[in-house]
Amino acid sequence: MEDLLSNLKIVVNEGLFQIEPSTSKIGKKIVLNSVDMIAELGFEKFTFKKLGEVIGSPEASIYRYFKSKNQLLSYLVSWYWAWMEYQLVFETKNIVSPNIRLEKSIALVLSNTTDNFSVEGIDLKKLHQIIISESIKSYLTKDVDIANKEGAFQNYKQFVERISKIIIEINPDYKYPQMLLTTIIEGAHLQVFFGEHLPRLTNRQKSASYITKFYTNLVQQSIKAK
Amino acid sequence: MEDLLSNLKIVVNEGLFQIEPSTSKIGKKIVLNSVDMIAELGFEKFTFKKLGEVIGSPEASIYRYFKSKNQLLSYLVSWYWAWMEYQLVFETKNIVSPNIRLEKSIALVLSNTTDNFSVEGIDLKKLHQIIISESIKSYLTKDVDIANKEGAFQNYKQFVERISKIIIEINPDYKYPQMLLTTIIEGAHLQVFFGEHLPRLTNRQKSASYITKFYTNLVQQSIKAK
DNA sequence: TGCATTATAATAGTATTACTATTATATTTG
DNA sequence: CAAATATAATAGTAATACTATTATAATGCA
Repeated sequence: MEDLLSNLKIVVNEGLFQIEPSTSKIGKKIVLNSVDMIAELGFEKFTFKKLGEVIGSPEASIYRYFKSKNQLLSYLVSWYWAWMEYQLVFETKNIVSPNIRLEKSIALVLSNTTDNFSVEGIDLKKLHQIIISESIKSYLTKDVDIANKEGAFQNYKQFVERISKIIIEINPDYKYPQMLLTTIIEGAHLQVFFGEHLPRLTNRQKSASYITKFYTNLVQQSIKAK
Repeated sequence: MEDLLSNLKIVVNEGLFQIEPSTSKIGKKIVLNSVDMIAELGFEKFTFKKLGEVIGSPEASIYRYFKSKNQLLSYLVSWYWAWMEYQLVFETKNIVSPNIRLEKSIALVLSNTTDNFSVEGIDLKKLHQIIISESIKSYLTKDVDIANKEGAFQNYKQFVERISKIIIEINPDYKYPQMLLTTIIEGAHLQVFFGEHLPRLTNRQKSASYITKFYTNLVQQSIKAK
């Protein structure tokens, strides 16, 4: 697995961990192995005990880094959006036309990595699987307001905000940029899941890019419309 | 609370329970009180033990009716879609124009009950809250394929299929009716949640109908487009 | 009506989970 | 090199999800 960006570090909000995991061997192991394990077991069946067995440390040690399973999930999700924002900035740099910038942004949002790449040792393909099936669980809880105050969703908000600004550049009268973006982001995740497990709830096509095409069209129509 | 439809019974798939809850007093209590409790506590903090305390029966008795917490959630979600389908059929009956039928269907999907009504004693407002915050958790699990084989999502599929057919009547060339519908259904749920808890991820307006307007537009644009 | 059959519910458990208080072991600093 | 501090392991607890077994109630039929 090729490691991208070996000289840069993705930074997430302080409220997303107890001890910054990259500061110790055990911390790094927690993050890397939790990605593999959550992708494989799903969030419900993933436990700190099982993770402890894999990394060779007791559960209690993991709690020093993350106060709960949910905080760890939020950390991974935020890490994903921080990495996405980095790519967004990189991909749209020096491009004058907001239309082309938006096009590239949407392509990034809807892209489905099939190659095996890693950043800081994190398997990007597996992380993307987690985003598709589990990320929504990090905010659909009764503790969402507390987590939100701790900054758990800042990276996601920031990412959405950045693309929203491009939309506003293109059409200053458009009233729903955030709404449109979260609709296509969460929608695209869901359609991938439906395509695999509940095909009657989507319209899977032979070509793998049907989801991208569908949502790209949706954005273009929506923004153009008065 | 006014009870609608006192002479009809919503029927859901057999795979969604161990014993049909309406056949006994305890079964009915389970369903009614679980709606109240899941709405209040959220799915994670809701337990069969707590439910048992409320209905005055031990947990073990509840397992006779539902083999797991997830099966109970799936039951409630399916009940919701069965009820929605009934309304759909009722609302669109004898209307010749597919455009008007679609309009009414979409309005139903996006409607946000504010009044206190019940059907079979189930509080429709609370059930709607559950649909918004919890329903997605019934299929975003690693056991989705097993549950699907047991018919857990049939009512949802059937509901989506029914509106899909109206879309195809209007535009036989449209390739993504299911995709469009699940996008707006799940999208609308999420936007309600965001509006309440993560407003920076949506574009909340003074008027309560902004979500409906947004998604109604989305559907109309999408179907018209070649 | 009475007794056997069957359906239903309660008791009493288990293994696992999420999490914590406390103790032990490294690592760093003066 | 000893004291201070950071880090990790041990040994727990209360609660959770679920099951096997026993008790009770309802029903069928002679």
